Amino acid sequence: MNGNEADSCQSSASEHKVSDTENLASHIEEQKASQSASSLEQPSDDYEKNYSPNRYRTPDGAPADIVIFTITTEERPTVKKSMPKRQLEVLLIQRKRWPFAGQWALPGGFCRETETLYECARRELQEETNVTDVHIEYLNIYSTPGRDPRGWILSHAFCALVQEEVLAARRASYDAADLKLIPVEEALNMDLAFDHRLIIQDALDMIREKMMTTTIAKQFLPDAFTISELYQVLQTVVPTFEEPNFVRKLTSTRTRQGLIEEVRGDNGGLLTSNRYSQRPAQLYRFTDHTPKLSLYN
Amino acid sequence: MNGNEADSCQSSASEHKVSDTENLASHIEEQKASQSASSLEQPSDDYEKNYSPNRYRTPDGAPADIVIFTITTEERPTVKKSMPKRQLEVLLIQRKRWPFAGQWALPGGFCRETETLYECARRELQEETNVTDVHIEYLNIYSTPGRDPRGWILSHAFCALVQEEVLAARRASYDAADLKLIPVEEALNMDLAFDHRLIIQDALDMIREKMMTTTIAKQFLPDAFTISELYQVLQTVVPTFEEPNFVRKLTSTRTRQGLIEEVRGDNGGLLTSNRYSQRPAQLYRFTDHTPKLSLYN
DNA sequence: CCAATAGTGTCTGTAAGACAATATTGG
DNA sequence: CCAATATTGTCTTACAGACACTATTGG
Repeated sequence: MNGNEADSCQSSASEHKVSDTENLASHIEEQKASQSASSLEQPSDDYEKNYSPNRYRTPDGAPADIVIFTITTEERPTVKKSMPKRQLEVLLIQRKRWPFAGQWALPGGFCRETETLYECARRELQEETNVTDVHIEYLNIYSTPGRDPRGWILSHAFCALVQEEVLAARRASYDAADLKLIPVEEALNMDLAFDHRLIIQDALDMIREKMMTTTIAKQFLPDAFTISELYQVLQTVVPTFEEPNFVRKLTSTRTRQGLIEEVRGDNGGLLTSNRYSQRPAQLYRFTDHTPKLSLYN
Repeated sequence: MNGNEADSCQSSASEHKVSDTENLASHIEEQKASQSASSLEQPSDDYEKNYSPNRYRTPDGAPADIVIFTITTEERPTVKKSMPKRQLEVLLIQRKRWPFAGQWALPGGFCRETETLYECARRELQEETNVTDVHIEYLNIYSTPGRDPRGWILSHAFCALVQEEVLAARRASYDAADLKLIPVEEALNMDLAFDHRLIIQDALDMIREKMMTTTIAKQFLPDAFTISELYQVLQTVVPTFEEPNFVRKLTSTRTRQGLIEEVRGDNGGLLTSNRYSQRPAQLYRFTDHTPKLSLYN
């Protein structure tokens, strides 16, 4: 939630809900303390005596807003086992107060002086979804004047990829009324708060790019997956992606020497899965080695 | 220059030098005006009456710092024509005041409420080098608590690639004493102000990555260049890059269908250059089309 | 047996990789 | 002619692309 932490999903992992007032008060005290500790010590020469940052107009806040992507899977009703339907969705939260009360927005919240914006993003993500250790990366800074009616507020957008189960657990344990997963294409057609539509579009562009050029697909897959699952995930994120000989590509030389490897059990035998097919399929995992892409060699 | 605009190269394209005091005063007035215009209008519901961003501790400033890369070329003394020696360098500026007075730092300056951080970066770049329309891109946010002794200051790092001639002109027209180009490797061994060593390292990592996967090499080359020049530029930025059959790669199918194309003169004949060799070499230019890289097809 | 996915065989054209050989030109 | 770079020839290996075919297994 952009620019007003009290708006955001306050209950933390411990399910303790603090009131807005409590939260504001503690926030301020914490910051005041750290200010005297980190900002105003170490006087050292003449210049410093004259220096005062507040002779400038300063920003009114620097929130981190997080585009949380997940891929939902829905079993198709069929006589035989078949591949599920997958959809790329984004987590939105309904604002309760001005500005944009009632509208849907990205989760997020103000950065504190005692943390980096990355830490802030991780903290907010943890408050929303109760998970740590998920893939999270910085997207961009959004600073168009007037983008936030509350003042000069610089939004730092992050992008997180989490597994569906993780979010499902969270939503069940929490009052889900103001939190929901929405298919990306649908979210892009909604009237969202702030410039969050733009942020989601940028985030989508970024993960589409990275989905094809890095191994972030692993964020949407179990540790061991079948090639069909991988293919489906790629197509879910990048609908234009199509590669008829996909299996061959991945099990042939150039890519075989790297990207993925067969998963073996304790006894050394190959592991397979028949979750989505009658005939069991070989399980693979991503290796540590990520091939370097290049235009020039 | 991180966090104190008055430290930075103030003289603009018009060569008019304002004093620190003048600059501070005008800065403040400008910002106050825009604040009442953009931040505090449109009261709309009950929540807003209670809302005050300043109940939070807010950042003391959000500067843009710019890593300006260039490639210098130095002719080698030889009997015959030969390829020049090229070096990747970064533009640094010597700080005049607290903090880190006397130390070298990245050029940069505070963002104003009336501009985006991208606009701020472009403005600062223009003030330092007097050029517009160069390649500039956002790198990262640096927000480690305590990174700036003046307070809670969030640095937004940008990366710019400019041609040597552009910087040479600028340095000649300006008092160059506090401005210099330093070979990157050397800069990384210096004791720089703030966390600027880290920023430069990150910027270097980024352009190395992008040098191989995008066509930003064009930023360091004339519109028409020879394949050797391109190869040299790539190697200057990414020393580990080596491709014995480079010419073939680029003039063969996969890449020929796209990346670069031969340059022709008005009469339709192929254009060549003998600047670096006895035998004239074919000139090429980058096309509009950039091939999409992918791990999966 | 059927549905639904998994995996292989095979053929063809074309690209990649390696290196040697030849070309061009000013001094 | 020589130095220094530019450009092409050639051969081998390997991959890319296409597509049909076989395999597996629960219901």
